Amino acid sequence: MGGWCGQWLAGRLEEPVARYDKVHKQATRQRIIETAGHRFKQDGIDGSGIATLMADAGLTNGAFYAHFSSKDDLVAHVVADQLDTQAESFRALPAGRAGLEGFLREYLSPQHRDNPADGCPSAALLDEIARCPAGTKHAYTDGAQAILDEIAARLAPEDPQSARAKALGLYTIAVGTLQVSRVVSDPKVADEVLEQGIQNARMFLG
Amino acid sequence: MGGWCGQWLAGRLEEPVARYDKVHKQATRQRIIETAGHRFKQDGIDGSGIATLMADAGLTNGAFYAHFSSKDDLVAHVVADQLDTQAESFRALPAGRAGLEGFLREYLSPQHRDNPADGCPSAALLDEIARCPAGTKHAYTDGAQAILDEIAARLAPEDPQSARAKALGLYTIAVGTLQVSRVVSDPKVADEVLEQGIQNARMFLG
DNA sequence: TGTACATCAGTGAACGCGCGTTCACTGATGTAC
DNA sequence: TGTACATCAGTGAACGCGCGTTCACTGATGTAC
Repeated sequence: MGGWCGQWLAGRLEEPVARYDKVHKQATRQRIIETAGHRFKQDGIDGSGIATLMADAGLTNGAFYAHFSSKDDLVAHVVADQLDTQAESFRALPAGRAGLEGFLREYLSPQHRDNPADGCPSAALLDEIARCPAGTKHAYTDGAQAILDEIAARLAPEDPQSARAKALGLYTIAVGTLQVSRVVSDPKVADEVLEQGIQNARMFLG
Repeated sequence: MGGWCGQWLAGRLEEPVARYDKVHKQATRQRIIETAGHRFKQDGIDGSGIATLMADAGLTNGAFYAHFSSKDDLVAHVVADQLDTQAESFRALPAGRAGLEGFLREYLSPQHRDNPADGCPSAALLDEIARCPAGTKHAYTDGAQAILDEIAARLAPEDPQSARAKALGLYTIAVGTLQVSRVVSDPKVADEVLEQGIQNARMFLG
């Protein structure tokens, strides 16, 4: 019973020999997710077609469905990836309030305002995500929780309850301020919006 | 020289006899703008086609270009109208901080969260407006200024400078909080987000 | 080491559909006489 | 008061286009022998 022959057969049946490098397809898939993130944040989800997304990744439209079951499927994975990346960047911040102070200055900077493609997915896509299917909203919810945890840990590790509320205040005012500053036409006023946003957001650091 | 005959002729030439009620076309145009506001807030700007917008107003697609030069033209007018309406609703609020307290409770309510079509245009459309042409962004900027003036007047009429900054804080945190609560899947958590948003926003009333 | 070959990531043309926009037309309107 | 008519708000079919999706095919890959 058993023995090497049976194991060999089972192995052959369940997992045929990989012709391509094992990580090759995974890498392509991840590349699509990341370039789609940039494109979505720049042109919107509705504003980005499959053919454009695939060209961004150096591929043609036909290959798309070998990686994702639908555009909605891609969107959900992009949202998850974008928030994971943002959570990661919070983890890289210095501990305590100093880290959050630095985050604020970078987040509410003219550079971030003028480069949505490389910036915060919430500021660029939140209200479009609100109109997405449940799967995408769920991906956002999970990702946002992780980010709020990171912020809360830097605010008051000894009091998780109130730190969570303050973390939400800090995040929502940062997102709202950046969105408003991106819409304001007059560059001078837009700069003032950012400055006042930093002052206002500091209320949640104290 | 002149006399009634010349005046009569000029009048005839400049302004041919109106065959329809003078306000009829204006009323239709306003109806399109208002129903489009609802539709945009529900399905997004990119997500709302001309034929659907016109059907909402009880018309067919062909009539659209008798009222607007393009979809972008309509969007700019809708944004202006939506913010005018919001400014009007601020004007109807009781004077002083009490009015803003009432606004907050209504704005960050489950009812508002669950009915974007009847709600705040900023929360529903801000990041889509950021990707619109300059004319639309300009319309938003003008409308938002008027709203911030109304909020500031209720905060500290004697100190316009700092009141303006606080008004911006109140508005941005309200918008950001509502957007986040609309994306959170778990209804219980979404309710908590609203409650914490009210607490957080109160910091700008003090 | 060299060759025949099974695999499968990726290609590119095609599908039906809804988009924004155009236009020849219809028919309700109120006016002129 | 009744009728002929100029006006023009609104109709609805059509335009080219890009959308999301499908599919028969291609050709680079690494394996087996």
